Amino acid sequence: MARKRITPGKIRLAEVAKHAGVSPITASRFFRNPEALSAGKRARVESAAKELGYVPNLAARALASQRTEVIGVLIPSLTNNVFSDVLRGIYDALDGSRYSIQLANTRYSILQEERLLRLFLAQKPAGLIITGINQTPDSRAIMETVDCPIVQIMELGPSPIDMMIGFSHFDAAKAAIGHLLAQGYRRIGFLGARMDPRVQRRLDGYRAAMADAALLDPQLIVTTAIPTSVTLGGTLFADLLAKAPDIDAVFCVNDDLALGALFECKRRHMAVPGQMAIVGFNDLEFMASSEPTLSSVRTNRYEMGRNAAAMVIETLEGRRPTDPVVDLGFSVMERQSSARRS
Amino acid sequence: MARKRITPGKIRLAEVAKHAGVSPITASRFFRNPEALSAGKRARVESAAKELGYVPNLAARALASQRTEVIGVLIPSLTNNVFSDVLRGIYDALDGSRYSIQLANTRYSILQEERLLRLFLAQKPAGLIITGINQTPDSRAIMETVDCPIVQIMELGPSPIDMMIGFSHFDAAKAAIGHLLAQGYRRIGFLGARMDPRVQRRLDGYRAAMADAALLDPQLIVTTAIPTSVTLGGTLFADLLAKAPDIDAVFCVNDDLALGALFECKRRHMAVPGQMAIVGFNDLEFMASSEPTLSSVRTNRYEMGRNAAAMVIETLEGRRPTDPVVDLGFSVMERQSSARRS
DNA sequence: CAATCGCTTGGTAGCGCTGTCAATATCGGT
DNA sequence: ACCGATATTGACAGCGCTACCAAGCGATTG
Repeated sequence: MARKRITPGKIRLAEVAKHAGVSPITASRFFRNPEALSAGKRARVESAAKELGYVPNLAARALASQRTEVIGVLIPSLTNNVFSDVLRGIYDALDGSRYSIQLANTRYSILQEERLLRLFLAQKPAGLIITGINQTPDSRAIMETVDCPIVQIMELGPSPIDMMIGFSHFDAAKAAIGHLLAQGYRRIGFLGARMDPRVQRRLDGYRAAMADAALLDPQLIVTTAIPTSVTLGGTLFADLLAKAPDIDAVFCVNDDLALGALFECKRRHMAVPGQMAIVGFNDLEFMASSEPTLSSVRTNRYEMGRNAAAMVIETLEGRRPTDPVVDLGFSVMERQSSARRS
Repeated sequence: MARKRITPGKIRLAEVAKHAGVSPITASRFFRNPEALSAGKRARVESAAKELGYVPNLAARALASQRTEVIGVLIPSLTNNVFSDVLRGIYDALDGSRYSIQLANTRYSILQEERLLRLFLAQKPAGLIITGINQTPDSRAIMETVDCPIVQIMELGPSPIDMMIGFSHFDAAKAAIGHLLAQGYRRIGFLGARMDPRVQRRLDGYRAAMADAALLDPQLIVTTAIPTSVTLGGTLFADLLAKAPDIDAVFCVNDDLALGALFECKRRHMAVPGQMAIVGFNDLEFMASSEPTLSSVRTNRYEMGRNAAAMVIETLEGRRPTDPVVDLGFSVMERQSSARRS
C-alpha cells in the first residue's frame, strides 16, 4: 500500500501557519495579498515566516492557482548586442518583483518562434514579450486567444496583438539618410546584413529618402542574409565600392557593419570623413569613441526592455497602461564620420 | 461546501491514458521513460497524445516528483559580450532537451549571487551553472549540501564544488605578456577595468610574467573598478601614457579596452604597431578585422557554455563525465598590433 | 434594538502528476 | 512442466498550495 512520503524538516505553509497561530489559508493570503489581513495577523505570519525561513513552493502554487508568475520572452538572437541591452532592461524591471523570466531564442525564424510560443503558452505564463510584428498567422491566432498581457517590442505596426513598444525603423533610416543629404552627400550607399524584417524596413526607409531626392540607384545597395559582423562590414563595403566606386557616403544597418566599413576605409587609406562618410545604426557605446567618432541612429533599447516588462507587470496588477502603443523614438547622432561635405 | 472546480476541455494525462486504453501511470511513464513500455502501448500512448494535443503540466509534475527540469544559470553580466557567447552555448546545448534555463544576473556581486542562489535552490533546480570560483562561504556551504549537478564556469580553481570548466586567466595573461616580450617589447603597460576576480587573476599573470623578466614597474599598471567600455579603454590608455610615457606596449584585460586604446593611439597619431603594441583579451570577432588587426587571447566561450550545459545533462542522465574538471585552454592570437618590434 | 453590511478568517476539496510497492505477464533454464 | 528472474503494468495516496464558499464579528442604519 502506498506509504506516507516522508517529508523531512521541510518548512511548508502549514508550519508557518501553525507557528503564527493562524489557519493555512490565512498564511497563504499573507504572501499573495498582505493587505487583506488584519495588522496583527499580518505581523505574526511575517515573523513566523522569517523565523522558519519559509520559501513558497512555486510548483504547488502554480498547480493550485492554475497560473504562473513567469513572463516569457522571445528574442531572435542572444549574440546581438541590441538584444542584450533589451534583456538587461527586462531583467532590471523585474528585479525585486515576484515575476521571473523564461527566455527563448527564435534564431530569427518565425517557425521556431511559433513552436516556442506553443511551448510557453502551454505553461500558462503570466505575460509574454515577443520581438517584432512579423509572426506566423498561427502564432498571431494563438496569441489573440490567450488571456495574458503581451507586448511586442522593437518596432511598431498597425495592429498590435495587445501592447507594443518600439520605434519606426523606416523613419529612423529615413532620418539618417536625411542627415547625410543635408550634409551634402549624394551617392549614398546602403549596407545590410541578416535582412530580418526590421532591417528590411530600414532599407525601405533608405529607399524612400533616396527616391524623394531622386538619388535612388540599385547599384548603391548591397545586402546579404549572412548574420552581421564587423568583418562582414568590411567585406560588404568592399563589394559596394566595387559596384559603385563613386559613392561618397554609406549607411550601414548596424554599428558593427559601420565599424567594419571604417576599418576597410582605413585599410584603403580613404579619409573618413573627406572621401567617405559613414553612418551606423543603434549607437552602440563604441561609436562615440572611435577615431573618427561614428555617426549613428540612437535607439532606446534598454528603455524598451524596461518599459515592456513594466507594461506587463502593470497590466497584471490591474493598472493597465493608458496607451498600449509606445513610440520610443530615435535620434540621429551626428558625429565626425558624417561631417559636412567640403 | 467546496465545489468541483470546473475544468473545461483541458487535456490531462488521464484523458490520454483513457484514449490509449492504458492506465494513467503507464501514460505517465511514456513521457518520462518510453523504453520502459512495451512497443504496443508505447505506440498507442504516443498516437493518443499527438491526437489530443496533450502537453504535460510542468507544475503538477514538479510538485509530484519534487524535482524540476530547470537548470539555473548565474552570470555576473548580461551586457558583456563574453557572457552572451557563453549563454548562447548553454541555450544551444539545451535546445531540444527536456531542460530549460532559469537565468539570473548577479551584477558582479557575490552577495547578490548568494541571494539568487537561495532563491534558485528553494525551487529544486535540476542543475546549476555558476560563474567563477569566488563565492561567499555561505554560498559554498549551501551548494555543497545540495543534491544536483553544479558546474562552475569561466575559470579553474583547486577545489571544485562539483564540476568545473574554464581556463587559467593567470596563464593566459602570462602567455600574452610572454608573446609581447618575445616580440621585443619591454615597457609593457597593463589596462584593467571592473577588476572582478578573473580580471584580477589576469593582472597576477601579468605581474608574474613581468617580474620573471625583471621588468615589473607599478607605474605600468592602470586599473579601475568602473565597468569596461571602449571609451574607458581610451581614457585608461591616456592615463597610462601620462604615468609612463615611455611604454612600448599595452596589454588590455579585454578587447573593448584594446579597441579604445587603439582609437586613442590613432587620435594621437601613434603608429600601431611601431610606436605602440596592443594586445587584448577574449578575441572578440572584431579583433581580426580592425585596422590594424589586433592581437588577443582567444578563449572558448561558446564551447564553455555548451560543455557546461552538456555536463549537467550527462550527470542528470547518469552518464557523469569522467573528468569533472575541464580545461578549455586559450590561444594567443598574434596579429598586426603586436608585430615584432623593429 | 433588530437587520444589514463589509471585513476577516477558516474548512474543504481539489490542481494534474508521479513515487512506491504490488501484481501480473513473460521468459530462459533445468 | 516447474521455478525464479525480469519486464510491464496498475492502484493508491499524496506533493504543497489555493479557489470557493461560508461563517464570525463588530459596526452601521432605521
